Amino acid sequence: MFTLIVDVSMNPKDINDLVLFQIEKTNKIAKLHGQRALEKHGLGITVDQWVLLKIIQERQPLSQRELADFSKRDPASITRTLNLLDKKELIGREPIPDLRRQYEVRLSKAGEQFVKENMPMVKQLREQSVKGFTKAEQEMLIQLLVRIQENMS
Amino acid sequence: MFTLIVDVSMNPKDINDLVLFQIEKTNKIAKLHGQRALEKHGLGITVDQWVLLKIIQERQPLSQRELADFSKRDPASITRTLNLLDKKELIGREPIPDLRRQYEVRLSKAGEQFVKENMPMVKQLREQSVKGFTKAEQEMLIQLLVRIQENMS
DNA sequence: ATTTTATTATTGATATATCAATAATAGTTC
DNA sequence: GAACTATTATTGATATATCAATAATAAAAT
Repeated sequence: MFTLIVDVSMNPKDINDLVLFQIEKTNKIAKLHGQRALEKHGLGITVDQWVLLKIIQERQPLSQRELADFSKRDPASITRTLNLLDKKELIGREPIPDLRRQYEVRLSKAGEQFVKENMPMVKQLREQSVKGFTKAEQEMLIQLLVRIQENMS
Repeated sequence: MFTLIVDVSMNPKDINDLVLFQIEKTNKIAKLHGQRALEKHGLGITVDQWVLLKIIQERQPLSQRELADFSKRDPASITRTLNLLDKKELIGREPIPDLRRQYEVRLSKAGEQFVKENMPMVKQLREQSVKGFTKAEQEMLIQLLVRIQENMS
C-alpha cells in the first residue's frame, strides 16, 4: 500500500483557479454581453454610461464626487462620461446656490424617459446573468464579493 | 392581526443589490489595490501587464490569438500591451517557421526572472483578497462566477 | 491551381481608466 | 480676517478597451 501525498495548498499552477482572475473574466464577459444587447436594441450608449444613468436615477440629485465614490470610478472619468451624457442631453448639471464648488447632477426629462423605456430590457439581461441561481445563491455570491472588497480596503 | 405582503421579487431599488454591479465593483477595488501594491514595490508595470506575463509564463509559447482568448481581451489590446512589455524587454515574439501569420510569444530571460522575483509578493496579495475564506467558500465563489460566465456566453 | 473564405496581427478612432497638476472654492487655524 | 489646508471638478498624459478596416497569410472550395 502506498500513500501519495499531494500538497493542495500550493500555488495554483493555473491562473484560472484564482478568484480575482475569475472575477475579472466574469466582468469582461458580462460587460461585453451587455454591450451587445444595448447595441442590438439601439440604445446608443455604453454599459458604463447606462450604469451611471441608473445610479443618477436612483439617487438624484447628487454631486460628481458622490457619483465617483458610489460607482468606484475616478472623478476624472466621471467628468468625461457626464460630458458625453450631457451632449446626448440625458443629464444636466445645475449649480448649487451656496456651494459653488460642485454641481447637482440629475437626469433630464429625456433621461428619465430613456431609463424608464429601456429598463425592462436591462432587467431581462440581469436575470439572464443569474439564470438557474437560487435566491440564496445570489445572496451568497454578493456576500462573498463584499468580503473581498472589505479585504482589499 | 394584520399580514403585510411585500413582493421581494421586484426590481431592486438599489443597484447595490445586483450581482453584476458587485462583480464590477469588486474588480475595480481589487485592481486598484493591486496596482498600489505593484507601485509600492516598484515593479514598474500595470496589473494587466502582470497578468499577461503570468499567463505567458504558465503557457508559453503561445500566439497572441491564444493570449487574447485566454485572457478574454481583444487582440488589438494584446498587441499594444505586448508592445509595452517588449519595450521593457520582458517578452519576445519569435516568428514560427511554417506559420508566418503568427508569432510565438515567450518570456525573455529578464521576464522569467522578473516573474519569479515578484511572485511571492503577488501571492501575498491574492491571499489577502480571500482572507477569512474557507477553501470551500473559494471554490463556491469560483463556481458561481463560472456559471454566470456560461449564462452570458 | 485559382478563387474564395477565414484567420492573425496591426493600426486608427473613440470610450474609459488612472494619476498628476490646476483652478476655484470652502473650511480651519491662528 | 488672512494664511494655510482641503475639496471639487477639470484637463493632459498615458494605459487599456472595443470596433472596424487593413495586410499578410493560410485553408477550403471549386
